[in-house]
Amino acid sequence: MARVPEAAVKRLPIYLRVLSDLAEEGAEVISSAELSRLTGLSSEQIRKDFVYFGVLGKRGVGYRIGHLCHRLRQLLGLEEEVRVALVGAGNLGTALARYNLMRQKEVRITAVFDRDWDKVGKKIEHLEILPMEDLERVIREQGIKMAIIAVPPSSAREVADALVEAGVKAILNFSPVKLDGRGKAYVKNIDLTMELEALAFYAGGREKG
Amino acid sequence: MARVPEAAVKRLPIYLRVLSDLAEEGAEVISSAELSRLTGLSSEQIRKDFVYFGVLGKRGVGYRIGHLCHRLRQLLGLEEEVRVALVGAGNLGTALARYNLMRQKEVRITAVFDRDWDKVGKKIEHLEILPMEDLERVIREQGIKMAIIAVPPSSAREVADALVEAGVKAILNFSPVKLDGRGKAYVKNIDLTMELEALAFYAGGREKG
DNA sequence: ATTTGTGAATTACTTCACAGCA
DNA sequence: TGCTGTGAAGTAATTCACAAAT
Repeated sequence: MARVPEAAVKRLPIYLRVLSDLAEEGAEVISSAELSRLTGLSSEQIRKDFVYFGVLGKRGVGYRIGHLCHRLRQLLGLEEEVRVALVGAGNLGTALARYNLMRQKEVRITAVFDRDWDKVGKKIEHLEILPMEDLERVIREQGIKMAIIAVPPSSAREVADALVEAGVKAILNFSPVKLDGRGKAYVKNIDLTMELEALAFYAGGREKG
Repeated sequence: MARVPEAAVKRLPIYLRVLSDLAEEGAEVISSAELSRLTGLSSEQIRKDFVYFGVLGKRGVGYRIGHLCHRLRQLLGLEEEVRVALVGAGNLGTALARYNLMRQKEVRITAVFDRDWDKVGKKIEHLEILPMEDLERVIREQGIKMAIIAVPPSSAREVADALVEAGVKAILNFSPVKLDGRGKAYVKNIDLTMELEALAFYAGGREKG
């Protein structure tokens, strides 16, 4: 099992979703052609990805769904609950927390922090908002390896550094600054303002899809 | 000015943000090397992108910031206000609306729709939530070409079709279903649940960045 | 001297085409 | 025969390296 290309990692959750549904319906095997129909990805790509993931099928038959699900969960570390810290309990942070707590079981926000003492002590669903002073301690205690940043741009950099310092290995950053993990963590930046602007390019009538 | 590659379009808003700041500070020209420092992109890539955008610099000098900003705004259609429809006023939709209304002036949500009659008539900031029955009429009246979908997965497909039918050309879809524009609109899917899961792969200690 | 604009090389990803196994 | 696994070909995006312009 060689290195998994970034593009294939992005597809991992797509496979997992479709395959989990199939498993629940009781299906046992599936061909790359059928998965292609269900995911919209090409069957060759699916076969290549599965080789990256270290999963082999049976020629003439297909892939074992249970085995696939297990392997994908393993790769994503979902076999044990993945705990996530959220920093920033403004509109966006609160919505992300509610959204996550409702839907997701495996990757779950278990700690929320905010700098604003008016918010500290209040709750989002059942989770109490904690002060920044508790960040490092709580992250270490819970063994948290993932975090979401939803703070204003001015404090994003220092928050990211504090998270990395506390041992976080992967960060989803929604604040409109391009952050990096200083070589110690993987950072994915999602700038909603920019996404909207980029979309405007296509609304202008230049392209279709 | 040939076709602009998708990868370059994604960088357009990055350039615009940095350059707008520079323009406000009164700067007049900038080299690709300096922009590289400010954006984290390579200077060659910046020069290539600017050629795609149809912007030429002066050798030995650099690029005219005012000219660049104007051209980028033009490409993104930001010279006139870009109006956006939001469908779905749940947690996520409401947060997106608040977030957008606070920050963004050029690309702006000007209409919010929800299926739930309990929400219809209520307000997000100053915007009244409208019933789905008004969708097509309002979109046509306002000449809206962009939309955000933040509804449950079960109704996402029909909402997308209704939007395209009403003349929307670009959609940002936050519901966890892969939508396409049926050849008539550009659709960008952002599945936050999947983003979080994919991130878990990197939290597992396999990679850095 | 400085910085652009670009053809060539490189890298990353996808699709094609088919050999090989159940 | 059916479907996998893979080398080869193709496509897209990035980086290199340098000639041309001011």
